[in-house]
Amino acid sequence: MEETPARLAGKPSWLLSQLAVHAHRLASEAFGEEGARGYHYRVLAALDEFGAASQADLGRRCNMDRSDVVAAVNELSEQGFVDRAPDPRDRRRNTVTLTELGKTRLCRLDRALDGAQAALLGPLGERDREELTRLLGALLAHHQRG
Amino acid sequence: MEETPARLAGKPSWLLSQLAVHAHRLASEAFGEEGARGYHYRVLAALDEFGAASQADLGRRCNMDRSDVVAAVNELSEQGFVDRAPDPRDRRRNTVTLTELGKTRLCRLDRALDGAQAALLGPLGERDREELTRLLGALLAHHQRG
DNA sequence: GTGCAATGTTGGTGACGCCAACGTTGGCGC
DNA sequence: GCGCCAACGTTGGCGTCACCAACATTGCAC
Repeated sequence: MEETPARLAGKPSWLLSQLAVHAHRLASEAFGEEGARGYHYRVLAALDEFGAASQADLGRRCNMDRSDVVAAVNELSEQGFVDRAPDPRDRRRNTVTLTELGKTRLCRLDRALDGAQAALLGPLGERDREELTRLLGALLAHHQRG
Repeated sequence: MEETPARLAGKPSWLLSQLAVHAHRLASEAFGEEGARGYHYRVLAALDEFGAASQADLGRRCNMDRSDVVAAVNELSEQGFVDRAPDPRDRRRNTVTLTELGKTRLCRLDRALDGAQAALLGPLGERDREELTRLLGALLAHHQRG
């Protein structure tokens, strides 16, 4: 009465999409307690790792459209987690900077996300986790080239 | 200038989500040539494998909300791929049936999707593909229980 | 027969990914 | 210098997928 069609259950794209749904749900629940979304975390993480950047750079690094970066930076700056200032050396650009408040925010989101990762990988042993990460990483790298 | 933050690149949930984006894009392109969506394929596949069913059953089997089943069946029946008729034995239900036209439709979508699968798995060898499918399947099964 | 559960339907929300258009600004060839 | 093209930020919109609340109808158990 509730069995999934074999046409779907056997296809990697189905497994991938459905598992991504669970991953997204777990991450959303973790972020939701903080009132954040995935886009916010991406931007904060990129700023923390690479320092201040233009919105276009953020978009390229985080795999986000320029217009979505605008919205995310709007929300983050309203809450004081980032600063947005025109770049004096290139007046087309904005320089987005991570604030101290933003750093603590990122740490909180990191902890929340760690819990979600653990829940996602569930019963998998250490070797299986590494194997899965390796396979997914190889495939993703392939698709980001071509 | 375009490197992904390590905070993201190392997390299975990131790999999973981003790869699911590629999978969805490949499948959408394949379906798009036929003017179909993922929801359509799911419904057709379930009908083909388990025979006529109520919309609620379709939703449970395909992991779809009841309201989304309504929309999908609307579109599929407008195109003549399924029939929707009230169930005489339970007047709350509709019986959704796959038509002959729907069967050929499903075959076409299947072929299109096969190409997408091949493109998705790209450079992976046979053993890696099996391993990936095994790991994803195990995780998905785990999350569908709890 | 009354209360409860299931069903189909409508309408709406949100996250994510993506695209087109516009005005501003930089950089390059000429 | 001038003209052209590329890049940038911004606005507004769209499509897919997932999900929720409400409602009326119907079946079933008590």
